[in-house]
Amino acid sequence: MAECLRNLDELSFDLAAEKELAYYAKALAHPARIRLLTVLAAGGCLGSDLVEQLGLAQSTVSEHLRILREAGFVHAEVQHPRTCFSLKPEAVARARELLALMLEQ
Amino acid sequence: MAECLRNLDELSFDLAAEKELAYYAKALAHPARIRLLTVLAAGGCLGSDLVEQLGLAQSTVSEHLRILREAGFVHAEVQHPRTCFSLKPEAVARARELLALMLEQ
DNA sequence: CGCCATCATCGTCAATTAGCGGTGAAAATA
DNA sequence: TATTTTCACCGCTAATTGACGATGATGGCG
Repeated sequence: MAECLRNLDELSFDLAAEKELAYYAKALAHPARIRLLTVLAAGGCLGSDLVEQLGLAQSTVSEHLRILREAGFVHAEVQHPRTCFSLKPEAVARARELLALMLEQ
Repeated sequence: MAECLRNLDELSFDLAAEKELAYYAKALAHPARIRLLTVLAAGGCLGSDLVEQLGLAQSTVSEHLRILREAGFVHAEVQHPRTCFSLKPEAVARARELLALMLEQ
């Protein structure tokens, strides 16, 4: 059924894109972080509210937010003493685009 | 700029979808597994060829393939003594769909 | 039957991650 | 200036992951 014998010599890899997609995926690879993003998808949100929605310690939620921020999924706008976190839709779009470009057709 | 004060009481979560997306992401969260999928995206492939392309030990590649198989990204068709691995495009499509449904708009 | 090639699984070790409490910085407000 | 609230960061522990070599199972082939 599947075609298994072919020439692999001419295969070339986009190492940067591979790392980028893996990095996005790593940031998404935890249910609590998905939950965070779904809350943020409905609009910006204070950290204290997120802690309440998640049911985890403040320090844990802060760490998840840091990971999401580093990956580019979340924007943090400081309004002391609060911070307003929001979803960066372009990061989601980029992740979807990479999936399509690299793994479809 | 961002709207941070809103009513969160009416938020409901799809726990199953959150876990599903996180599980897909976890499977993708390693450059070696992305590399495997990109090779497979060009057609089915023998495990021994994948080992060569990856430059990792056979047991390591086998473990990555197991993770991808469990997540539904890869199909394994045994043709003793070989096995032909191939990409399951519907899993990629599903991952993209979940991203769109849960995190866009 | 014995050999060979291929792939999965096991045990092990090092590195990473998830979770928590505690601490500290920052600015609005009293 | 002292207080309060909010959030980031540190240090710690337990659990998970990634990588490897070794071993084992499987069926084709000599």
